Amino acid sequence: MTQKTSPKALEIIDLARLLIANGGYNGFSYADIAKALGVTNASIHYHFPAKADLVKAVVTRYREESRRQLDLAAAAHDDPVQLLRLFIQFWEHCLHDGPLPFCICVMLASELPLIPDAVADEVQGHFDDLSGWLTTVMERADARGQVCLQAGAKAEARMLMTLVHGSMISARAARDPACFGATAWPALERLLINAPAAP
Amino acid sequence: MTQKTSPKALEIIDLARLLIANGGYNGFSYADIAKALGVTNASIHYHFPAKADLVKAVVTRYREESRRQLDLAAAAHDDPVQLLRLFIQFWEHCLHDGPLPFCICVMLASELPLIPDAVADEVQGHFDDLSGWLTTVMERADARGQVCLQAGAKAEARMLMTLVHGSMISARAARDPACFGATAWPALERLLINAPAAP
DNA sequence: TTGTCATCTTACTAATCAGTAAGTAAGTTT
DNA sequence: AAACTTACTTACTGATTAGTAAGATGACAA
Repeated sequence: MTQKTSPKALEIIDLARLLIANGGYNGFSYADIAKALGVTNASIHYHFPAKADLVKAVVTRYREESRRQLDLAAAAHDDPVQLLRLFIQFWEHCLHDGPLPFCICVMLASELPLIPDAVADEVQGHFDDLSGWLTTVMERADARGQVCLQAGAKAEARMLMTLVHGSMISARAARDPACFGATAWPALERLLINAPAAP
Repeated sequence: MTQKTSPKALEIIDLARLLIANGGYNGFSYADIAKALGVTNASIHYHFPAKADLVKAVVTRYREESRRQLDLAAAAHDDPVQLLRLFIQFWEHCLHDGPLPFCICVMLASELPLIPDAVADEVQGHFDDLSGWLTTVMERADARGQVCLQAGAKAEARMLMTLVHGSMISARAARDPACFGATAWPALERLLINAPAAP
């Protein structure tokens, strides 16, 4: 049986997720969390003995949530192209208003040489999850003749994921969230064969 | 007159560049540099009073070198498609063997919310430099009828830059430099109209 | 009521962080 | 030869880092 995560531990995880999104593994400290949550440094160490434990828990939870949301979306929408649109829309919304202004796995992947192994494995796992999901969506769209997968479903899925991640970086560099859509949307449109305007 | 950078300062800059490429702004310390270079902590502070000064110098030098190399390449090669190939080849080589295993501006851009303003401006400047260079190359290729720029030269240039940056992240996440080429090359090939095999 | 457990606090440690003050040695200029 | 500059060093500071030991609090169960 997996240990049920206590409410306080969840609060810590959620805040740590935000701090990681903003500045990465070495960009936050236990003291930052303690101050924001009104608890002591040692209380966080009670829930997560070492920093690597905390960050691993953050990424594990992030992966679980991602998989759940992707599966829910896939179940709710029949049109695979619509799923791809939702994926980009999701991040477009996040960068503008969302509670998570960046993908923590993109953040941690760039710092990977300095990241504890256990965390690095989770980060790598998320990239596999996501590109796997995109691949099946691409295949479904291809079967319907909605897209032109010049390099094959798998490669095109990885390219779209990669471009979305790169677009987050570009938007940050420009300090303008609108830059995200400026590269992400054309990348999707290029795949579509007879794109009927979205409703 | 701009102050000539001393040899020792250059040594410090070059090492700091590598450390930033591996772990970003908060992923290295003055002590790391001091130990590796056999000097004292205070000696680095003599050349660069604050950490922000050092990192700004690193990025400024990085931009200068980038511009120089891009301009040299553009002068040496008449074929714009060949220039795009060289650009991807350059990073493919870097990720495998090079002395700089990652673009420091991608690294710093992801951490941007925690980066000093003076550094952030330089990072943003590099992205503008690079996408500007790619735009002119795209325009030249378009004028020769070598590429299909569905979204326009500027947007396609930004997309290629973004995809190359994202490919660096993917390669890190997978801990396999070969992942870089797996997404970067098909992205370029898709732009080409009648791609004669490269020599 | 007594014990146990989860959850926290106080009070700390040793290490590391960026940054400074003051001095020194070698070379250059005047 | 005196003054100045460059390039450091030694020796430090105060803040912050992750992490620990020991104890307090309260809930719940036997």
